Amino acid sequence: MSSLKQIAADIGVSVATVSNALTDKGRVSKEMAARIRARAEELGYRPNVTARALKRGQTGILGLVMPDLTNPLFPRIAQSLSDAADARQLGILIADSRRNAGEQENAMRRLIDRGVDGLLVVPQKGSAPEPQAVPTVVINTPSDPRNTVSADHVGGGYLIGRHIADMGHRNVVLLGGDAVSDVQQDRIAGMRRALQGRARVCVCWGADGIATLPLQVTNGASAVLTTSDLLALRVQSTLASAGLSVPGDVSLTGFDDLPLALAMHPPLSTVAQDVDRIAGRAIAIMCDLIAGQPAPVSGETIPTRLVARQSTTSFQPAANPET
Amino acid sequence: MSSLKQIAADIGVSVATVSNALTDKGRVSKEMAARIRARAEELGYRPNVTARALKRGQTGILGLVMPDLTNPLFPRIAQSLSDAADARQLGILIADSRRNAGEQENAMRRLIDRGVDGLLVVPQKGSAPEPQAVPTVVINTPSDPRNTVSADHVGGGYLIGRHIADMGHRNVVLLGGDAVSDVQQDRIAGMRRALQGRARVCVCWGADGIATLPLQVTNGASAVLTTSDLLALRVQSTLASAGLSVPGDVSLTGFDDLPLALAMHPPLSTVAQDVDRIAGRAIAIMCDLIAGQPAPVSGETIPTRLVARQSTTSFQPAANPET
DNA sequence: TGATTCTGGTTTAACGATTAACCAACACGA
DNA sequence: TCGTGTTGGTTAATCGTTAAACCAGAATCA
Repeated sequence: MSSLKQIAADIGVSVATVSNALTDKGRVSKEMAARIRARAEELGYRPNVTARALKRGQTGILGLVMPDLTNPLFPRIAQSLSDAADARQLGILIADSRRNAGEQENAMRRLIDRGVDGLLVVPQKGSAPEPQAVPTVVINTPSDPRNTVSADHVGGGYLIGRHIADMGHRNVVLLGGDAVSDVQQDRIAGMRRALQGRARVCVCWGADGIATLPLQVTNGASAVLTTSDLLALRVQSTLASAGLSVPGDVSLTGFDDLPLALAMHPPLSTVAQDVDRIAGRAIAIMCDLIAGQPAPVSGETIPTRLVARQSTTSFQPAANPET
Repeated sequence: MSSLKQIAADIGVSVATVSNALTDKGRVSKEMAARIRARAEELGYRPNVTARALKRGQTGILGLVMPDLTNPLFPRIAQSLSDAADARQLGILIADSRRNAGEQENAMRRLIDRGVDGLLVVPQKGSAPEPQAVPTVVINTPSDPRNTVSADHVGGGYLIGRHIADMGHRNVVLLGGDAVSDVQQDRIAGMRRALQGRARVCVCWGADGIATLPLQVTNGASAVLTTSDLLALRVQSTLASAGLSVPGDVSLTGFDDLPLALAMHPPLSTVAQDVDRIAGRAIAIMCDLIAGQPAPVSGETIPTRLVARQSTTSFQPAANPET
């Protein structure tokens, strides 16, 4: 492998001069700099980041801790973070924390042991990651006091709730996957706020909740709002087994705008978060923290966007058995 | 931060002794070793991996290059690799290669510049990653000559093809997403082989292919075999719009066994790959390569598993309009 | 002319861990 | 009593890069 030493020896000059030339530190004549650069080019010299990291005390690597890599949103977050990090010459080391908070702490410790300059954490549902020795950016939800940047899950819930209310629905079921999740609680809270005083609302959770849906629909519920697209697909399946169709018998919404939302029939109305912007801000804040700026006092909230498709329609009173 | 120097100074001994004590190199008396370890514990000493990496010439980090991190299979691969790597004290640095081969080469170079000990590559469709300066393990498909380890996509296609043939289907459509993908070509090839001489087969690709399906079904095709679960969901949607149902009018299969396969109605018959085992082998081979063993002459193939659910049923001649 | 300031370098000392080479003291066998 | 080990350390070099401090010669200034 080529090194500064190598180049220095070839040209007959000191390593310091080579280093200065290649990093534009001044102190080197034009001609000498040119010769050095030429030789470096020839040898295909690439600075050794490990040595540089040792000297600088920074590795240029961020750790990314995800609650569960099978989270369907993970790929998009990872990709956006990876892009944003790349743009600043940072690398991303991944670790997952297999479903429990203890493993999450372990993952964080392992990453720190590896010398990461900072930690990006999407916390385990219902867990509170301990403050760490390195700058940490938490991506969760506004209601989490540790949150640094996140989508406006409450606002997103509000958007889709209003969408449904505006369409005339007066009897609505809200379905969450897991009540322990802050994100899902916030989404539900937003929906609730939008429907407040405009519709009768019933909240239910998980597989048990899904099982009650056919009955609720035949009893007059005209819309089911879920906290995730995959949950919505599951709901549609259950309703279909009971002979109920979307949006004919009931309007249905998801959350996150995964590819499957567009592949469903009918295409699913949902809420999209601006993952790129969240990632961009997360990395920007991280860089500030690494540069020594104080942590922001309150979390940033990135707006969400309603994606209205064909799984939601205006309430048809005719479809109501009471008439 | 605590260092060997720190501990050495505290105890009044040389750094070398501390290093020897903490890494069990002998040359240190029982009592001294105990004192050193105790002090290290007190200080919460963690060896600096960067310094160690510089000295050893190895970083203990592998680079993972994925064609597109939004690939729905990514989380599972990443998680399995991450686990397998963890078990050997290796870290995983991610990079994505945004849809084109040039970016793939860039990503590989960036990772190498970062000093990774090896590269795990899931190649871009239809691209041939250049051999690199570090050990490289390619995860693709058996028909790719560079492949190191992969699922038996041909075998998986065969399994699901046979499943369909055994159920009496004699007029089958095979649908791929992108003809340029080796993986998808292999899956199709496997299906073809299973159906050879047992059914009439028609292969089509992409959105145009999907558009022709309703007509093909009304013309007698009784099963549609796709190369991915998401594609299958899309097919089901298109068929539903045309008033055709699964599995009543036509049997349908996916590939990969994503969570959505189970959420669909009916639950989707599909083929599961043993991602854990693929990842385990990939990491094992990588470690061998890093340890200096010669690259295996031929790729390893990990069996796939048929997951038969309710989207496939025996062919019902009654449903055939010709009768 | 003597003091000052550039210019274009060089030397030297780190960063933290590892490791080869060396060394004092003590024990043991011949 | 003299080699020969063994035990338990120490010193010093090294990995590749950076940066502070130093320095010789030329140019500038009063």
